Amino acid sequence: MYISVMYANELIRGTLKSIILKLLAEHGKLYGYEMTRMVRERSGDKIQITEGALYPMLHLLETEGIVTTESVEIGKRVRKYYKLTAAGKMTAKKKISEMADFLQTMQILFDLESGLSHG
Amino acid sequence: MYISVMYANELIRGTLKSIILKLLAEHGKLYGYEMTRMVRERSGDKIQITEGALYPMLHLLETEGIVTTESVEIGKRVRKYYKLTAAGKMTAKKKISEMADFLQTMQILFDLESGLSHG
DNA sequence: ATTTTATACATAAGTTGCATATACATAATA
DNA sequence: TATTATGTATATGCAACTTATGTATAAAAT
Repeated sequence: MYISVMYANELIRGTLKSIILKLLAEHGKLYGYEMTRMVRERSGDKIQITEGALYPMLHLLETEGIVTTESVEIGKRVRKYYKLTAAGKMTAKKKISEMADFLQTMQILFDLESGLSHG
Repeated sequence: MYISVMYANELIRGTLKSIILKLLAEHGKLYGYEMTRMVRERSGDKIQITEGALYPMLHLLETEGIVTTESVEIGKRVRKYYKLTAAGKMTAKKKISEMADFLQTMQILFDLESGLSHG
């Protein structure tokens, strides 16, 4: 599952696109499987992206012109690398700041304000 | 719309149940319309709960035994107050701490850590 | 040697949690 | 007298997932 052990499934719904864009904005170039590893590790095993969610989303991002792909043969296997287009970088920026804003609003609703401000 | 002006709809999906439980845990007794006002105000107009989302969810919570209701006539109109049952209080506690944990994980993924710790 | 696990991508079918629209009704405000 | 606010309720439909399945190579464990 895209959501793992820790959270009720509903909570994660809607965050996938933003997570992918954040990873690509940070690392420049990543392949799908690599993204799942990164999210899993950085979330302390709390979030596990499923392939059923990931690959359709990556294909969508490509058709939307947000990412471009490059296939690389590793031995006899193929890795498909994704990176942001120029337009994709702007989309990523918007999505990331939208997420920051959303998280802050949620923290207010749940009395978890930290005094942290996001520009 | 449950989600308003500010956020892409996907982001809020999944948070409604937790928001309701948090409000009830805080205030003890609330009616539906009142909840929508509170969320709207506390989110700085960024989140607006829709009736189409709210009432079915409240009914569900009632059939699940998480809340009980009390109808009060205000003039000729009826207000339906909701409050947590004993079981509901435990559910609320779990959901609230799940949300805190989720928000923290998201902050890590998006490099927004604040040093805030949630017990 | 052979089974299991990890790596790597992909798609189809079904479910859930909402948005959108609509309905009904009272009370206050312009 | 028209609009806005208050107040609850249901139905239809869609999007973003979950679950399941398929294909294939490579490494590790038994």
